[in-house]
Amino acid sequence: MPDVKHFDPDAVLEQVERLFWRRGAATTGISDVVAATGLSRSSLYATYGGKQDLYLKALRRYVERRSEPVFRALAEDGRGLPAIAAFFDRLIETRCAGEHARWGCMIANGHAEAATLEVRAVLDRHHDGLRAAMRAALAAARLRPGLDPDAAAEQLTLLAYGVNLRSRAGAEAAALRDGVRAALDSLTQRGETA
Amino acid sequence: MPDVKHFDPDAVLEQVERLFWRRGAATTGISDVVAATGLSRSSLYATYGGKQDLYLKALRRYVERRSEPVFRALAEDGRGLPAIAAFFDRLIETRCAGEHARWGCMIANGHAEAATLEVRAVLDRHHDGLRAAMRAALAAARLRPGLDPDAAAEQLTLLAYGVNLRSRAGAEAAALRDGVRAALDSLTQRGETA
DNA sequence: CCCAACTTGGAACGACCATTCCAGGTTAGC
DNA sequence: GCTAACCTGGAATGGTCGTTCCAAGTTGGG
Repeated sequence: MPDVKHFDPDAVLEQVERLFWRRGAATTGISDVVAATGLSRSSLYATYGGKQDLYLKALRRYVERRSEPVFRALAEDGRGLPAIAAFFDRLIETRCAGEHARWGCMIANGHAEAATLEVRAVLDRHHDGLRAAMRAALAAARLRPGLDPDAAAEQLTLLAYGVNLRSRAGAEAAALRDGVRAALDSLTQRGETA
Repeated sequence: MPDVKHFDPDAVLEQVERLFWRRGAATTGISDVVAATGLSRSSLYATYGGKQDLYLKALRRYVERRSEPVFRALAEDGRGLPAIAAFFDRLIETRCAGEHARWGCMIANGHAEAATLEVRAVLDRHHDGLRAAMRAALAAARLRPGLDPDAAAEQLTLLAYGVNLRSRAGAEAAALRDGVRAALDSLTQRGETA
């Protein structure tokens, strides 16, 4: 190997991911990426390809490193409804406070931009992953009779997208928690005891 | 009045609205607007101001002409839950088929783009309007005991954003209907009879 | 220690961006 | 029918976009 890269490709990709996550693909220029990473255009293009490739790689990294571990934890948590409640609690906290506050979800944001087929494939993979995790968590829950767990999994997944979107516009955490609580309470039939 | 406009400002604004709706603000150029409307740059800038003003006017038109009439119909429909079900049915049909299929909701899409304060004000106005309409419709419904109608209104509003987002990525209408049905069934306690 | 393979910074490129400007045309009031 | 006020098409502007290119630097194998 005559020369070796002077940077860590995945660490750089994480910075790029954060940039696209916060500001979106269309409004983020290569100049911004250069400024944020400190890399030169040559290294950027040689390592990741053009802007579209870069965005796609960042999007895939987001799903693999950020979303899917959470999905796994949700699916493997055997507590049932409390696991789903914890998922939403943590989601709302992440979206409204801390380092990534008001960034929303990179996948939810990606839905709004004109998407190539490759991007849409990542979006679908994310959706399927979350729905499957919800479905698994619901399997461990005591639900009210007559409730279709597949439909409920879809419902909760759509709800998560709504939470992600609204958090970006500055929605209050309390309001988001109210909406989630109403959904979760309704999955059981012991609503009146609350 | 020495000379008069050679076009209908609102009709043109509707075309602009459709353009921003479908493709987003960042990826739509003034050249696209010129091409779609047939107007010249001079008339465009003289009538509406720059691109940001144009987008804002189009966004406001969307809320006033498309969203809020539907909100009013929902709020004034006295049927209760069937009114909400009809709202979602029509929403899903509009988002998945017909002229605007796969365009999503211009407001939901707007959440994902970096937003100025003025844009965010429109987003909030839309959210408050839909939540209030949901709340009014819920007031006419027979809900299961113990359910907080304000929280349920927030829940259904967030759900609508999820439907809008996913429709843009090509989600099947049947899946969206399943998710909505699960939510609506859970608001009553007669789930087991379905 | 030398060269081939690779990397890097940074200049350069054409295309497109939002916006401005102006000359020429149109119209209401007098 | 003249003029002042307004409108319109389209060229022009300066800036920024994504991308390419190249000279200079670095490093492992022989």
